[in-house]
Amino acid sequence: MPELPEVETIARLIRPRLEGRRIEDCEVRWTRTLGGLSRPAFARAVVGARLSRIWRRGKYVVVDLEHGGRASGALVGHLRMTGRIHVEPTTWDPGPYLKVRLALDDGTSFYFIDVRKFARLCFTDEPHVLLGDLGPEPLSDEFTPAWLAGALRSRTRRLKPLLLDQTFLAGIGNIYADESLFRAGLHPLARSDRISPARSAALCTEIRATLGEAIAREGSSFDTFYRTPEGNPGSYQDEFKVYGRAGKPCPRCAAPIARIVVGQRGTHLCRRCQRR
DNA sequence: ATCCTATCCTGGCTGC
DNA sequence: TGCAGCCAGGATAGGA
Repeated sequence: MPELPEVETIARLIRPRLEGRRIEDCEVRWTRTLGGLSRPAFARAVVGARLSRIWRRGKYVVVDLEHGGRASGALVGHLRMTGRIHVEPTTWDPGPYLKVRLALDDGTSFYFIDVRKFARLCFTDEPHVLLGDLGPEPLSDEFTPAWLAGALRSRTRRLKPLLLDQTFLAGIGNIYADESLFRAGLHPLARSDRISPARSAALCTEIRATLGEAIAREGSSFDTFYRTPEGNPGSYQDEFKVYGRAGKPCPRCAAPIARIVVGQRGTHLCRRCQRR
């Protein structure tokens, strides 16, 4: 699923192809993808706009827009589980799952594709409001051992649902939560307020390391869904220590990896290396 | 405050 | 082989 490393990869790869381009036309095949805006209202907002900057916040891809050199809102995309973004010649066939296409002024189009219908591409006047509830960026200077220790202490939640809560920390999903908790030697069901400062510092370090390594590998593609905008799979799935490895040996102690359900999410852990 | 469940979707898997 | 039924997953809303 596209989590922070996948979305970062997508943003990096589409940035050079999109920055400075102008939207000449748009095609909307599934209105709900727009997140509430009607097709005409969406078209009015985006057609004629210049794409000034492409960036990422949590699991969101953000495209800042300008009209006549003046900031005029942004496109904020969320791929949920199966969304994809491509930038290809306008003659390219996106297949049956195209939801929105933005025709650009250089003969290419921005394709927003989703096998399911959960992904969203929203226009907003104020992206910072839409993104305002997100927690800190795990790869920013804000995310320090001291911050994490305090944040964990101020809650009484179990670690895994807390890491998945985007208002707590932005960008972590099921895969990187399981991998980070394993690497830090923490049990997904451990209560956040009972984590020692040393463990919490380890969690901070391992979250940063896991996400950084995954970005270096262009994310994880363990199923047929995630592909980079170039159509290539990432390769971080080859580095998974616990995710999707139920029954296989723990890379640290060789005990079989367990799969449990936490907050309705499949959760992978080593019962020997990750104590409650 | 936190947890639990349902909802949204559909390809792919399991089991008969 | 065909088909029904279940499952995964992120975010969100409503209820306990």
